[in-house]
Amino acid sequence: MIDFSKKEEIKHTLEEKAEILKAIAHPTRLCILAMLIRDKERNVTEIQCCLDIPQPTVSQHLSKLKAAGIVGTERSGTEIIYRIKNDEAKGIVEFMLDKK
Amino acid sequence: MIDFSKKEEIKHTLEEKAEILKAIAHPTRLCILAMLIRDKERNVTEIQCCLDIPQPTVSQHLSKLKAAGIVGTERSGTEIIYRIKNDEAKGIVEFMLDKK
DNA sequence: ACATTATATTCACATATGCTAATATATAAA
DNA sequence: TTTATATATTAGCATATGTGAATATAATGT
Repeated sequence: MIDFSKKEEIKHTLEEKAEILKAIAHPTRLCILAMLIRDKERNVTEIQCCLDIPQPTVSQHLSKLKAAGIVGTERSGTEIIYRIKNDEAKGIVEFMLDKK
Repeated sequence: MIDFSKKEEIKHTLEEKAEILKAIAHPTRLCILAMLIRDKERNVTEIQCCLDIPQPTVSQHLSKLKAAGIVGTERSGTEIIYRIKNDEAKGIVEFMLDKK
């Protein structure tokens, strides 16, 4: 668990963990991550279909996930393919959504 | 995992899960929850000692956790004792902090 | 070169969040 | 009843977040 004796060291860790959680903590982004867990990879259009929200909004959520290091991208022609690249984040989403 | 065929039903679930994650996603609140996992219960003063932040700020973080149903309280004299009451939230924090 | 398709970026705006300082409430003790 | 201790609430402010609309970029095919 956590060693409360070294305050400053731990502070940084907590900030990092909180950043990851913040990036995940949105219904749209949770949904995106659930899709990427199920299908391994998806391009933006495929992601957008499932979501019923405008493309720029999807794109902004995706870049938030990318900025947090949770997903990675690869270009394939005109498409950009997204994949989960952070196992810790993946674990949280699996943990959250597996139950019920 | 998730059944993408029933959109509206799932939407509500995702919103609930996101609410829990949002409540957890702050370094101070992560720290509070880590303490409550280690010690089972703590009053506000005990929590504040470990945090080096003003009492009202602690109190606000605690009420955010309480509003999200993550912790519960019990009065004992002048003190208010906090405990984790949501196992899902507890699981996430354990998952996040156990590693490394 | 031009049109098309896929994706990203910018802007404007409303709402939410986090913090500090000040104040309020509740219980207990003198 | 006053005082002290523990905790909560409010107000003000700065910053962050989420969204939609419009626009921009990048790659492909004609």
